Formats: sequence, C-alpha cells, structure tokens
Amino acid sequence: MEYADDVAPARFTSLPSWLLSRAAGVGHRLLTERLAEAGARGYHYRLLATLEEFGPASQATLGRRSGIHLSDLVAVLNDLEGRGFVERTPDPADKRRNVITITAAGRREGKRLGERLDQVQEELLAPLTAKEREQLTELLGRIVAHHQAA
Amino acid sequence: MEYADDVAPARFTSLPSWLLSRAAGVGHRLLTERLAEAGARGYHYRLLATLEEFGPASQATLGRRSGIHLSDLVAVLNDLEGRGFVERTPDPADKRRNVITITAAGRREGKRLGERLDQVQEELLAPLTAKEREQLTELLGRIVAHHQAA
DNA sequence: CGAATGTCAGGTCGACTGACATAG
DNA sequence: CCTATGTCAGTCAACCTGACATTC
Repeated sequence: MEYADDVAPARFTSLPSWLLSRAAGVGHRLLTERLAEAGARGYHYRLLATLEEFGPASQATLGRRSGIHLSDLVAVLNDLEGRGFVERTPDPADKRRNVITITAAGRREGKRLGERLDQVQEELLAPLTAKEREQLTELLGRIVAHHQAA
Repeated sequence: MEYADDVAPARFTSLPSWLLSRAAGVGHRLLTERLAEAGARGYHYRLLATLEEFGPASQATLGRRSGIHLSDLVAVLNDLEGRGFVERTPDPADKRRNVITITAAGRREGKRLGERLDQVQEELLAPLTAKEREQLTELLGRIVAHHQAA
C-alpha cells in the first residue's frame, strides 16, 4: 500500500492522448526555452518561417498558413515590425489588405531561430533511432492530416 | 508562384516537434470538448483518476502524482469538494496537511469522465491500426520516460 | 447586399512564479 | 534554522470568441 510520491497513474501512462500531451509538453518547454534565450516566442518563428517559405502575403492569408489566429497575429506582427523583421505595406490592389514582407534581417533571424529549433528536435528525440524518428513522424503526420481534413 | 491559402510550410509539416504539438492540440481540443459536455476540465479528471488509483493523499503528494501545480490544485479541489466528489480532512498526524479522499460520487464521476476519455482516444487515433497505435504509444512512452528521468 | 479584412477587447486552459503563514 | 505544506495573487503562451469599421 506504499506508493512513490512522484509516479503518474497507470491509467495515464498507457493512454496515447496523455503520452501525446506529455511529449508535446516536453517539446514545447524545450522550444520555449531555446527561443526565449534568443528573445523570441513560437509565434515569431512560425511567422518568419511562413513568410520565408511562401513569400509576402496579406495578414489573413498569413494567419491561415501559419495557423495563428488573426487576433493574435496583429500583436505579433507589430512586434516583428518594430524589430525590423517584417514590413507592413498597404496593398494598392485591395485597400483592406496589408502586404507583409520579410526583410533581410528577418531572414537572418528566421535562420537563427531555425537552428535552435533543430537543436530542440535532437534533444527531444534523443532516445529514438533514425528509423524510429521516421516512424513517429509518419504516424503523427497521418493523425494530423486526418483531423485537419475534417 | 501560386500557393494555396491554407497550407502549412513544409518546414513545419516534416518537423517532429511541430507534428507532436499539432497532434497534441487535436487531442487536447477533443478532450476539452468532451469533458466540457460533462461539465469538467482536464484537471478534474486527472485528480479523480489519481485518487482512485493511489488512494487518499495530501495535496502535495497529489500534486506530484498528477503533475498539477500546488497553486492550481487548491482551486480544483475546492471545486471537486463543492460538488461532493472529494473530501478534505485535516491530517491528525501532521497538522500542516489535508488528506484528500475520493467519495463514492467522485468514483462515479471519474468513471463517467473516463468513458469520455476513451472515446477521445478512438477519435484521435482513428486513422491508425491497432498495431500502429501500439507503436506510437511505445515511441511516445520512451520520449516521455527519457525526459522525466532527467 | 453579403463577404472578407484588419483591429481590439476579452476569455479559456494548462503551466508556472512568488509571497506568505503555519507546522514539522 | 531550514524545510514542507497549503493558500492566494498574478503571469504567460497558445488558442479562441465576439465585436467593429472599412473595403470588396
């Protein structure tokens, strides 16, 4: 009848959704720490990477691509703009829109943050072999794809 | 040079930590919805399940087992106590402590919520076969174990 | 007209920090 | 004295809702 103090219930430790959230929690913590060291947050990197990959876009499109809500986007863009990583210019073709463009400094910042992200992958997946990492990526990819289709 | 509006950058879709956080996000959303239908939150179930598996415990121990911060625990326990799912009695052996005990109603509630949790697993892992689910569970388990050891 | 865009105020959940009084 | 416990106040990131004026 004696239990250790710091053991999680078996009901959890075998539950995929629990393991998923714990593993994601670890990843999130590592990510947040590494980015914080560089003075950035997850949203910052997501936007810079999205801009780099797809090029300039309106805020609405940017939100859809990056999965960041329009409401949150405004503040993050204000931030990135203030640091000179993106430019916000009115779209002459559609006066409702702003066109967001990444700057050279923004590209450098994106690269810098990307390197930290790679370190996080390494750290997070340390106990897995290359083959197992592929397996995991594939399985997770199927789950994500399935639920974003619906 | 034409990109769809709602496609995530390839930089993300191949990144384990990204997939992990997306998949966990889906799981979290499903879980929150199902529990909300039953008037509960994640913390409620976690505490009830922990109590059911390990029996009565002080709040500090309960926090360590369930992974819930002591600061958050207080409010959640107030809630569960108010609904008659747990009892808080002072520990005669150590006057600092409260002993938290699950009630019969609490057990029923835990069971009720557990069933909803099982539905979430089904929904979340729908695109995977039984064998693949085992694989995923095993891989995630190793990641979690590795990082909680350190 | 309806639909899309950018903005702002607010709220949620889960995780965390710091302070404090009390008891071991 | 130092540590552990329970409580409270407050922060934070990510996600989401609703409202609004402007433009299409």
